[in-house]
This record gives sequence, C-alpha cells and structure tokens, in this order.
Amino acid sequence: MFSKACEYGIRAAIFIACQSVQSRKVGLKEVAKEIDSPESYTSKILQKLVKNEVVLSEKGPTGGFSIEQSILHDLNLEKVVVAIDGDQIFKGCGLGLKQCNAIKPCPLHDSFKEVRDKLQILLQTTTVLELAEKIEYGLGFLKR
Amino acid sequence: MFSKACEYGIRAAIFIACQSVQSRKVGLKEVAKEIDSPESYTSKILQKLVKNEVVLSEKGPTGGFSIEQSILHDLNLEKVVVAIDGDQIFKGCGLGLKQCNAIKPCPLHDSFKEVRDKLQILLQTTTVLELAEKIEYGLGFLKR
DNA sequence: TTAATTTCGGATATTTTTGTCCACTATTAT
DNA sequence: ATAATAGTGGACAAAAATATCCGAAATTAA
Repeated sequence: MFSKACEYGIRAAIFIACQSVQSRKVGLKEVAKEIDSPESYTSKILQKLVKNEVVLSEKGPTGGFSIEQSILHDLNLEKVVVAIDGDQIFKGCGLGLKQCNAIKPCPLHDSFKEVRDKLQILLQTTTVLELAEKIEYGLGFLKR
Repeated sequence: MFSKACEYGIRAAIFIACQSVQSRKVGLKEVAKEIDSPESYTSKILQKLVKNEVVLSEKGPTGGFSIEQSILHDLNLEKVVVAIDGDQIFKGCGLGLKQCNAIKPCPLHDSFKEVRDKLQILLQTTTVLELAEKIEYGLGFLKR
C-alpha cells in the first residue's frame, strides 16, 4: 500500500510526536532503534519530513528531531504520506491507466475510487498525536 | 496500490475475457497492444496467470490465450491479484510491522484493516466477466 | 516432413527503490 | 578557540521491480 520509506516515515513521525508531547527532542539513532528501521535510510526520510515542515530538526549536541506543538495539533497522516510518497496513491488509476476519470474511466474506476477515498479520509481524520497517545497508553506498537 | 505487473495482469485478464465470451483466442501481441503494455513483460505476467490456472494457453499457430467458460463464470479480481502479487496486500500491516494483529497491533491497525477489508471485498465481489462486459458496452476502457 | 507460428523458460539488462558511507556544516559545552 | 555531537547532502551500493532477448518446445498447416 505505502512504500517502505512511507511506512518508516509514519512510524518515525509517531515516535517523535510521543517524545515531543513531553518536550523531548530525539536523535536519529534513537528514532531508528525505536521504530526498528535502517538508520541511514531513516535519516533521508526524516530530511524529507523536515523539508516539508512536518518535523523540526536542530543540529549540534542537544540537537535532534521534534514536532512543534502548533504543528502537532493538526498534523494528520495525509500530510506525512504526501510528504514522502506524493499524492498518486489518492489520485492514480487502480489499473494503471495514465488518465482515468468519470469521462473515460477504467472498468474499475467507480468502485476503486470508493476504496481510495475511504483511505484518504482515514488518513485525513487520523492525527499523528492521536496515534502517539495510543503508543503512550500501550494500545499500539511501533515495532515487531 | 497494485504493482505494475498486477495492473497489466488485470487489464490482460479483462481483455482476454472480452474475447473469450466470443470464443476467440488472442495472441500475446494483440493483448499487449490492446492494453498498452510492454509485450515481453506482459508475456511473463501471462505465464503467471497460466500457472495459476486463471488463463489457458495454447501453443502453435492458431494458439493463444483464453479463459475457459467454466472458470470465467466465477473468476473474481481477487484471484487475479493474488496470482500475481500474492495476498500481502490483504494481510500486511499498513505501517510495515512484520507482525501486526489485534493482540499486538500497530496504532493504525483497526482503521487500516477496514480499508484493506473493503478493498478485499471489492475484489472478491467484482468479476472479470462483469468488467469485460463494461468494455464491450463502451462503459470502460483498458488504455489511455 | 518441413516450415511457420506461438507460447515457454532462462539469461540478461534497465530502472526504481531501498540502503550505506562519509565529508561537511552547524551548534554546544568546556 | 577547541573538541565533541548531531543533522545535511552527495556519492555510491545493493536489492527488487520492470523490461528485453533469444533459443527451445509445441502445434498446425501445407
């Protein structure tokens, strides 16, 4: 469904959020360890999230990644996904046609659109903060 | 959502079905042309469909691909997708955890499962034949 | 039987995705 | 100032997905 990069990106965002609610910054090593992802690759993905202003980064000792409170309070999963994978997952044709719309649809267009839209709404209405809280309460896990 | 291979595979199955309802076999070249896919790669995908008994192939002149009537009448998209991409799309964790279930779920588990299940039901309840008919009636297209 | 045609299967090539490495810059504490 | 620390950015490597090629096997028609 999502690319590996996107999966790591979502997990990372949730973990950073967990720490940010406690005003703690986290380093790359800790992120990679806690979400069980390859460190160097995770670094690239975090850079994307920084560029897209989802995550904040600070260099130097005492540096690390965090999510600003103002951002954290309306950061949904869609923003994270789009920052990494783009929006093709919401717009692309299920059967891979370059163009596919109501006027000239693939034979699966209508019903596939329903699933796609449901996914998009799920991502729009799910916040990173809410998932971070699940982790805190031990109701969800980021590895294994 | 689906791999490129799977997209080609579904389109190919639909096109072959179109011809099979008229008791016509089709060659690789025609399939690739009509669904706008790379010929050699399509050949590999068709081999998979043959191995999985979705499609029938005959060698030699007058040979080609077809779908048996008996199979055509209860061939849903799920079978085609599983033949090519396997069932990970229905079972895999949205956030990429190796194991993710109700007992130890990722924080997105429940809501993601809904979307995944909706997709699976869509594929189970959609038949290749029904899509082929859409093509016949000009209500759907396999290229562009 | 021979020639033509069509799929099969293995080897190979290309492209994209995933993953690693390292020198560089910024920042902090001493 | 200096040394240590942490993210950045670019080059590179490995793996997977996508795509091509070609000889072999099967089948048909002449």
